[in-house]
Amino acid sequence: MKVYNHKKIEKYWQDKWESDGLYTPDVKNSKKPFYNLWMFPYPSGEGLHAGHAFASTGSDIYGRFQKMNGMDVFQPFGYDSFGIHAENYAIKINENPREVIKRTTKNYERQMRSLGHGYDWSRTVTTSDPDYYKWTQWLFLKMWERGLAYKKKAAVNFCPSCKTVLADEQVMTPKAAGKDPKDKNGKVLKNSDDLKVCERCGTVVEKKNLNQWFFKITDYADRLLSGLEKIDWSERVSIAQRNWIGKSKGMIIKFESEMGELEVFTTRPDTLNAVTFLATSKLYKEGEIIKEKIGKFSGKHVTDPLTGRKIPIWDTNYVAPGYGTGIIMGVPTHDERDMEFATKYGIDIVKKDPDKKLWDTIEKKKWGKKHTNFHLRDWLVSRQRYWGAPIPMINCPKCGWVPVAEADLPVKLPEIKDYKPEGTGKGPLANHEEFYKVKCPKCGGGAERETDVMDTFVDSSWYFLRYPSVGAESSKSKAFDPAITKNMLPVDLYFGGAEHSVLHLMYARFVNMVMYDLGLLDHPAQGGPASGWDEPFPKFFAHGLMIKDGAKMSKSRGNVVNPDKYVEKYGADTLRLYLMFMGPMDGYPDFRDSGIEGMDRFLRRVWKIFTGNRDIHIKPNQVDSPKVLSKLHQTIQKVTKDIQEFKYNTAIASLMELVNVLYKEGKFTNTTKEVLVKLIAPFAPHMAEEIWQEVLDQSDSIHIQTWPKWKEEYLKEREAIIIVQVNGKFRGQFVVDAKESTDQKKMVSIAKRDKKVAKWLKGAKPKKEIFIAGKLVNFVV
RNA sequence: GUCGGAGUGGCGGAAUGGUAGACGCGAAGGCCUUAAGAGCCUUUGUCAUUAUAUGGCGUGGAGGUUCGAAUCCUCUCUCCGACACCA
Repeated sequence: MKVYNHKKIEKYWQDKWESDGLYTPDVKNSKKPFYNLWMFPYPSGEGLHAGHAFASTGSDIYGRFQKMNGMDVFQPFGYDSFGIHAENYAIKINENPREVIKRTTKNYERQMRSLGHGYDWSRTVTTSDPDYYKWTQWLFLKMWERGLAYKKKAAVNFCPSCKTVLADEQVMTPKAAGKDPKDKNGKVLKNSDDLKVCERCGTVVEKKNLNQWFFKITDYADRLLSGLEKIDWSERVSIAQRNWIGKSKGMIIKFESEMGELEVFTTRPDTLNAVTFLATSKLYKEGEIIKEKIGKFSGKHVTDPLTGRKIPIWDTNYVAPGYGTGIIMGVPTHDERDMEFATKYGIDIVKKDPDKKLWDTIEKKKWGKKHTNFHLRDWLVSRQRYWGAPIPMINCPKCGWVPVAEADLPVKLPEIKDYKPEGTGKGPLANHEEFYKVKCPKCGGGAERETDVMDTFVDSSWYFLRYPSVGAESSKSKAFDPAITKNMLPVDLYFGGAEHSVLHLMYARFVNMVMYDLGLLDHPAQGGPASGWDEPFPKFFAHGLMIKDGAKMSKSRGNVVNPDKYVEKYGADTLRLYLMFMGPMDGYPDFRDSGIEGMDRFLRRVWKIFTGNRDIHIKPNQVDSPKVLSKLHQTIQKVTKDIQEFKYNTAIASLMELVNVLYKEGKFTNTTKEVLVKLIAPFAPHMAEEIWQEVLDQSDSIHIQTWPKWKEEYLKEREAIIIVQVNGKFRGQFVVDAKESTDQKKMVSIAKRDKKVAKWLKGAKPKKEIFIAGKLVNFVV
């Protein structure tokens, strides 16, 4: 028997696949393109961990399955290498981010290659390359052109440790961030859901009034919401997006007061008849957690439009200034919070049933008008940091903000030594005159560049558009080639973590919609089919998260599992199989060393089927025993369906069952062996290839063979097991020829003859007989 | 607080109205071997008993629907996730 040497064999096939261009499809002319995308990672210093391998393998299996189903699978890989995460790491080890990225991406590539994924290594993307960020800057210019980019002073989240502003979406509870909360001096605080911390470092954020660049994502709120209906996404992710957009239909009602008109947003105009006070956000303190509602009578009143009564205005701490109009109508009888407040301060409580007609009345009498409010805020994209794409805008004292000409892109990020953030409200580039002192492109006078850089999420908001065009001639003059894009996009399957539910996935959809509106995608205005798409990810699967010892893997916890050691010891195939077998793809499997041995054992058993061994007695005169034949077809069906539903764990289990049957029966054909190796190919690509080409002596790669099809006629076993129940309790079973098993009369009479069953029937005539063809007889007595 | 998801052997997990625990890990026994390892073959939810068998119990808990419920319904407990005084 040949010994399977995974170290040599895996490397051999990885190199061969690449030199044969097996995973490099013709993106321009492909007739059956399948864009299989896994969210690109940011290259961290620790390298790839088992959680990455878990997710990427899940994506790879699906891609390989599609390939065997005749699709031209395009599966790219790249690096989200710009931004705060990469930069923070570089600062920590006191190196320039540029140098760190060179090293970490190289390490990622080595690790990724070792897992044997079907990536197209000729088309990778690194967001910190000028080649790439030139187009990120171009994207900014497009936003500006469309009036979707603007700068304004706003109260924004500021991380005192990262010394930069953050988007709303990057601020979360310590638990959600997976970090221990810290104050601005780095002192660890008691963990509490009441704290709002920086996603990256866990430091409690502050609010600062700063002049910042925003993208007007709110213009797209309704489309981002309605678009969710037409895409096939994991339910929990759609729900998270829906909540984040937070559409509320209501009215803005005007109240007359001594100080003029006050506007109030409410979703319940039908409760206007029970309003007893107005509450403002005057005492609200940003960032402070409200433990108790506090209020102070303002001394002022408004007039209730309905009754003409004077009702008091209270300044309170429980109304958020950023939502609606920042003033609410207090309706104690229909809102628990208002009730609590009214009770505490002895404010009137009026009991009146809600009146639907009020919607009309208010509008007719012009007391107010219908208004839809969103939770979604504009996307804050500027960062006072070094490691990002410079914002391509120039501020001229005469002309105001002027965009950099497209021909002058990229605005290169200069190599500087003092790249650490200072927290002055300006980025490190603001210390470099040679960078920011420029001439105004419009009037030629002295002007200054913007010195902030863009948020990482801008980089990652369009990378999927770039991938297929990488290497194309046109990629030098365009962000993405129109013909290639038309052929390859939208993404057929997007595979990624649920933690990106509201961040990346919302931004990417938004940017894609803007590109669509610009006519840059497959848009009717371009002469393309009317099937223009503005959703980039019609199908998205949210995979779970691998944990270790009950917690998310993180360097600070010291529970990061490096896949290298398992690839070294067992090989990539065994590791892949193990990662997939641990549980369902959308679950939270806990990595353990025990268990991987079982996968190693399984693969060795598979190997022995093909290379012969005294452990398996393959009988001569090869035919498939009936048992083998039905099991084989059941397995084809099960594996096919399970892969389609990302239930890889049960797919692998059924492959094991098949192998167990083959060992037991020892009677099967070469055709059966070929089917087995094809079914295993997506999970264990190296061994499958070795068996296919070296043992079975086939000339083409197994990964471009046709996926096996099951035949209905073989699915059924020749014999059927009929279960006999008395009053729904299992009392016996018998085996009959499958053909007879649907004959109710016959089955009932056999069942009655069963000794054990007869005992339970006690000779009495059953009240009722229930018969499920081919499965079960149940007597009710 | 609101919205989601989940609770099944020693462990990871199967089963979405029809034999609960597939498959794997772990454990026990046997074969092989000078030996060890590997491999192969059994057994493995739990309790009772007259023990290769028979029966009871058993999917967080309590009810219900049904001939039949892990699965459907009602209430309840616990854990996890998202959002959060969103008006």
